[in-house]
Amino acid sequence: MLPSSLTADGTRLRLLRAGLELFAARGYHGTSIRDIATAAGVQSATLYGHFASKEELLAELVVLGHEEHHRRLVDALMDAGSDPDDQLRALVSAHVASHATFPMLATVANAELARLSAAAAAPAHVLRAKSIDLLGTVIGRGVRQGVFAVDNMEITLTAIATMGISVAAWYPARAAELRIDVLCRSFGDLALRLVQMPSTSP
Amino acid sequence: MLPSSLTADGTRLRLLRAGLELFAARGYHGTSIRDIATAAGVQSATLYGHFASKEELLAELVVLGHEEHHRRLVDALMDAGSDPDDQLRALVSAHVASHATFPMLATVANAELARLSAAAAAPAHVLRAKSIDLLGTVIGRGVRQGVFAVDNMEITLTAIATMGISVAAWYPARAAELRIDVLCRSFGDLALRLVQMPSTSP
DNA sequence: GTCTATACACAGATAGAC
DNA sequence: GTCTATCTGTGTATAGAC
Repeated sequence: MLPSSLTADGTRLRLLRAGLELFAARGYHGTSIRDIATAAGVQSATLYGHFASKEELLAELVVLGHEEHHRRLVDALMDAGSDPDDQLRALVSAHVASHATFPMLATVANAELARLSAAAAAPAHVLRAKSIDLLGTVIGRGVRQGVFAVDNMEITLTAIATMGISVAAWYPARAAELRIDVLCRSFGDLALRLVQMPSTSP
Repeated sequence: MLPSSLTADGTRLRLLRAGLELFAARGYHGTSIRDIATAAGVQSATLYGHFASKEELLAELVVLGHEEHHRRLVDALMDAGSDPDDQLRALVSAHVASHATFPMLATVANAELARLSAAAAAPAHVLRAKSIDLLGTVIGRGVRQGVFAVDNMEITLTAIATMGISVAAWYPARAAELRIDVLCRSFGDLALRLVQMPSTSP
């Protein structure tokens, strides 16, 4: 539900978990401080012993989600070889796996980002830009090597990124039948279809 | 901003427009009755002369958005010929054009659907299922004719649908440089890449 | 750190005059 | 249809005891 990169324990962790679940289900403004506190098993005033405000609790979740996601992308790319196909597959797999593994965190990080002030949202926007840049770099390299062919880079990047984000919304209901590695392979196939040179196969 | 299929005028129309703008920007729970009334130039009590509740105003927008979208898909498919390529292009173009033309309505219809009660959301869910079915029918037919090849139909459908939905989020900022018909063509190309038989081109 | 108690603003919705 | 005025519940956040 929350990545192991999170260093929090006791009440603070329960508050983050409760906030995550409730924000994902009802949205930030649809969730009250009292809702979160009750779900965490404390009184509402206790929340302010751990977070300065409701917004700060959300900000922590949003930034954590973006950090975990970006870290996974970088790791995957580092583990991949130099082949553009492999690199794209690695990136898309990490992207999809991240959304399938932490669907609530991904939902909150994406959908409730707009509820943060500009200052609180800034770190997340930086990480988003870096993640998109990673994908653009891999595809651009494939294009220069002649193995990829892309008509509109911006639209292609958005398409690949968005495909993966949607996983957070529908995968949890399919988790019993569909393994994450199968899911990642399917999306890797789709992403390759989107960028590969049309008539390269002899 | 709102489709011409909407039959509303005067204060009622202004309330719908104000609700649409505010829900799109701040979300349903982030918008108050007073916000909407003020933006429409009336007092908050006046809203209840036109809608039974805040939720009913949202429901009207959500259903309208889904109706307009589905109608455009059906129209586009009816105008297309019998060629699977043309049919898919027509469907994806209508899908993308709908999101690029009414980005706020699409955003509210998608993002705030979850804020409606099950009863109020039901009509929208029916229309969503019908729209996905339309896409599945076209692609399934192409597969049976041997011009399309799809590994995982569910994932492919989701991918194509989601690609288009994201347009509502980013197209408004690009509207000055990127014409809608160019956008639709690009997404039609991408959708075809996702489903076409890999090595059909001689 | 967590509690009880509470301040104070604002939410959705209604009553009744015009 | 629209207004003014208001009811009542709930919102975020704080004060101060334990």
